[in-house]
Amino acid sequence: MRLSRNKMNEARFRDVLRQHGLRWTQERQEILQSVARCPGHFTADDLVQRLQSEGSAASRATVYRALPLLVEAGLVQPMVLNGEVRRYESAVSGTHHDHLVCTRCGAIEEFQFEAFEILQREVAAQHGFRLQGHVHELMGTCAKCQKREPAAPDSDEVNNARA
Amino acid sequence: MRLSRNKMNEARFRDVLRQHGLRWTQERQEILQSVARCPGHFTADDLVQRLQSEGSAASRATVYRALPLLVEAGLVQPMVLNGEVRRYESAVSGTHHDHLVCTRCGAIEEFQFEAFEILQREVAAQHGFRLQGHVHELMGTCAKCQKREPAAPDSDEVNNARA
DNA sequence: CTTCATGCAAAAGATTTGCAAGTTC
DNA sequence: GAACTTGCAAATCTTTTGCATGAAG
Repeated sequence: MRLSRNKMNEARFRDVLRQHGLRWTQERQEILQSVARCPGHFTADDLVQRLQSEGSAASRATVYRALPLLVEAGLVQPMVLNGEVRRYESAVSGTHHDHLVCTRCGAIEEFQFEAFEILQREVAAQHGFRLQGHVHELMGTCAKCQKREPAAPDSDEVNNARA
Repeated sequence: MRLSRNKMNEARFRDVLRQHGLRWTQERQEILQSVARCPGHFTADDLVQRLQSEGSAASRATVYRALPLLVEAGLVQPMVLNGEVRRYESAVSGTHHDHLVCTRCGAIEEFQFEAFEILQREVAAQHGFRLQGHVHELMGTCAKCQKREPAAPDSDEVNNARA
């Protein structure tokens, strides 16, 4: 379960490449490996710098060209922060989780809930999709911020509306 | 249930503004209204143009300044397409739904599944968050693309891994 | 050898910001 | 009146591309 995990990621990536008629190169391998070792969230630029410091030759352009393929392979997940994706997360290092993001202070909490995964597979199946990954971020106000700025008088009726 | 919906959106927006010590202006009102009337997905630029053609004075900068507030108010949802958010969706016009995005051809299908909403509220509650909105996109290969480019020989073992 | 990949530097977009003038509270 | 907004244009940032050269199949 240790080495086979690496092999499986590589197989997934190579599979996507093959399907697009693209090639398995040194650079793409290095990028995959770097991502797999990446512990937390990262930006495209983070990844570029990581690779540089790891002595990889992969350039910025190559990283940008590889990212969508990694997403397609389900090896990397885009993340949404204040309404922008400028961040990704390795879907292959560590355990899987999704995020709760505080729109007030930016705090991020992770959650893991098997039921979501199951339902997602079901939805995909219903639509004939082969599932590769997902983005699932809940946005709200964290406990601290709720205390810090108590809601205005008339806000209750508003806040229990659909989310 | 017709007018009160509008009022509720306005209340939510004003609430967020108040919490930030910001003001309720003509422009922000026009932006909110335009968003509420927006039927489908839109980019920041779409919104700018919509407003222009509607005769609103709200400028590009103002729109960009308002969008995060609308997201915070849960009135607009960011959308993820090929790993980027360049698109939003009104969370207040029409019914609520999430998306299945084909990473091969870009096709978008919508799905609606009450169970997700319920679980999301539960997760938020567990973490003490007041839920304002969410991003939930499933990425995969649509049925057409699966036929078009049949998976490579060894891909099965790979494709039933976690998504 | 034919096709695809890469790096580089330039280009294109998208988003943000400084500022002076106009609004809201 | 004080504090916040706005539009504009300039400034930033991020991401994409064209091209010549170097690999992969």
